[in-house]
Amino acid sequence: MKRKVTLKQIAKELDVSISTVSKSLRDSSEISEDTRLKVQAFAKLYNYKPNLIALSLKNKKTKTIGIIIPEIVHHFFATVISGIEHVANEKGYNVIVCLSDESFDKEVINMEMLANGSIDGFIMSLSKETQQRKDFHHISEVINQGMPVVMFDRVTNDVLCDKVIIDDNLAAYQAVESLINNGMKKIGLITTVDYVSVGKLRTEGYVKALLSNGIPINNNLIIKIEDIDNCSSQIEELITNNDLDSIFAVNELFAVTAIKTAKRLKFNVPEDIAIIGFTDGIISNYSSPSITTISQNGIKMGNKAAQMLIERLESEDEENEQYITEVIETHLVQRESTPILK
Amino acid sequence: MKRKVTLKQIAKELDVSISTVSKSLRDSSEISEDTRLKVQAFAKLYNYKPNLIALSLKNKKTKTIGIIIPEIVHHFFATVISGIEHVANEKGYNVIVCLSDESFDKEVINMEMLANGSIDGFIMSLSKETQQRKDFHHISEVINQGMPVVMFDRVTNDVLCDKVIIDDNLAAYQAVESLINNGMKKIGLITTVDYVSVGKLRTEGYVKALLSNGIPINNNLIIKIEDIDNCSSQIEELITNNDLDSIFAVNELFAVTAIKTAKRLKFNVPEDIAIIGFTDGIISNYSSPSITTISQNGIKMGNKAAQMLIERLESEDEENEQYITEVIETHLVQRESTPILK
DNA sequence: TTGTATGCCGAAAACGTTTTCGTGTTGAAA
DNA sequence: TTTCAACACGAAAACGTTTTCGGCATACAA
Repeated sequence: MKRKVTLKQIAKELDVSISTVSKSLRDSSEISEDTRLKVQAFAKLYNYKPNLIALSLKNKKTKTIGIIIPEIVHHFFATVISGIEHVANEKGYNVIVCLSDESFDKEVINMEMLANGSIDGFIMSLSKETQQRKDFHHISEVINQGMPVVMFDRVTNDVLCDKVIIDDNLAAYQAVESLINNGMKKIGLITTVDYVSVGKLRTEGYVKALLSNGIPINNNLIIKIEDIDNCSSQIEELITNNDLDSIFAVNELFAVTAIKTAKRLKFNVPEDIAIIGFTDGIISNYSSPSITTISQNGIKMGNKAAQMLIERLESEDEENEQYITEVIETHLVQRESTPILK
Repeated sequence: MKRKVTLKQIAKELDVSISTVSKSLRDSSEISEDTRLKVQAFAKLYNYKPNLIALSLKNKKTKTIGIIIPEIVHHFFATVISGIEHVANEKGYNVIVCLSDESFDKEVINMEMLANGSIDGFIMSLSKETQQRKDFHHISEVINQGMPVVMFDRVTNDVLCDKVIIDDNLAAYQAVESLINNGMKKIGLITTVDYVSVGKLRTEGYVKALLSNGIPINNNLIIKIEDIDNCSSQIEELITNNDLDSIFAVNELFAVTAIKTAKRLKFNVPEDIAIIGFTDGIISNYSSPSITTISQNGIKMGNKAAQMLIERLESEDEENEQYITEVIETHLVQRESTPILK
């Protein structure tokens, strides 16, 4: 077994000082060509690579980005990570991933852990529980210590930092309006409980679209789902008890469940009921019928978040308090669960 | 902005030595109760937390696991990460994720990067290109430096290390045999090119099942797909030109594409053609008809891999050369794309 | 011969810990 | 009064780097 070789060992072997070795390897002009080449040859032979932990300690930079997300077995979050990783990799950064499992406590513990030197900055999306409790002290604290944070998707106005989001409200508005423009009048909404920020925004978009088109809000057409695992019965009631011509679902899972339920109840999709989802993941693409949906480009969000973080990390003027909220554009992906929308 | 406080600063503030502060915080009996409490109170007030990078350097342990996988926007790999992360977290480890993008070079670069001190050990699954080139020097090198590696799913016999796999051959055998037992005779196979280790093994299982049931191999019924993005035409030919009663597909994407193609060609699934997939991901569950498939428990694989790695990291006798290959059990998940299998 | 510039290299500090060992003070026993 | 143990604390090394500064030759000019 060949343990990793250090500057000290090379120095000892060649009977020079550690400084000389270090300088030689960094092509310093202070060192004669003779010794420089000798050291470099030796280092190459023994495959010397500087210890990154030692460098991190010295430079007070780890070249590592911390990611904290609610879960990873989730197409959208996985695409965001992918987007972050690619930009990070390109710029010489690594990413360390922690999962909050939608738990406030885990989010706090993970942040505190990573904040103690392991990373240079955070990219994160809030856990449900954190959004519910509205307790963001752990994030403010980290920012206060001078560590930049970029939040994406599930963000909060209570923390000042860079953010990457989509315009959930607008996207929902446009989706619902396109249903209206195609003659739909009784549009059901399947959404989340209100404390989920994006769910709330999408709900608001739905409401706005109806009102600005002169359609009154009918609360019977709106269901808010807390537990995704047994939402089936609620959706069944929604479809059965109302003479819907279409449904807007605030995520993929709600949309596909709606389709399955509608089919089970002998409704044809899209002929009897048109369905629009949110988030363009695997399910939307492979469901039958495939789902017309609002695409939320996770890769782009990840790219942008990583760019913003790295830019802040490497900017000269540390204390730039100008925080930016970047809005990633969305668009409607036409598939089979709706008629062709004009 | 409150920068993180260090032992040195506390020492200076309280006019004691760094050693005293360190010992006080670690409840050393060397320190009088007076100073101990004083230091602890001060540290708590200023929210002192030891710098993990400094600890890593000192202890030569980072408490971090490196994960290298081909891609992350992939249900199976995401579940494995999830499985790893949970065990790691429980035992006080973090995970740092690198993507090879199926590229040999990226795999090598990422491994070399992480091997320079950033992590204590690897958990990895080989990139396609690496499997194709059969070049594993980067992995052997890392192992040779005393850094443990656990490989999962896409593994190789050319490297000696711990492994976590499923019995791809057996699982495929059982799936195909259950088709045969239910009266199927003309069973198509949609598989990958041979250098993908798991694809090859599953192909072998298919062949074995046919032969041991007295059915000759018909190469017209077997297609090997290189590029997943335009496999549609190959699959269409397979279905059109042969009077298949069933298809075994070695992954979800092939299975769902087969279903879509069959439906487009006006075959009923499962009445005209039964289809079995491999890997129990999102698609299998939400496709219509949902897909009967072999479940490959990614969470369990991740759990096991993390356990094995951490055990090796924390075992006393460093040089235990007894490598283990753990086989995770699979089972057939009955859904709608086949008749009910006996 | 003296002074000075230049080329080459090493010592040491610094990053933030932990830990070993040494040292000074106190109190009590001899 | 002397001796010694116990107690409380500090100095310093170590982990592996990079970088500043200082020093010692040698060579060259005055």
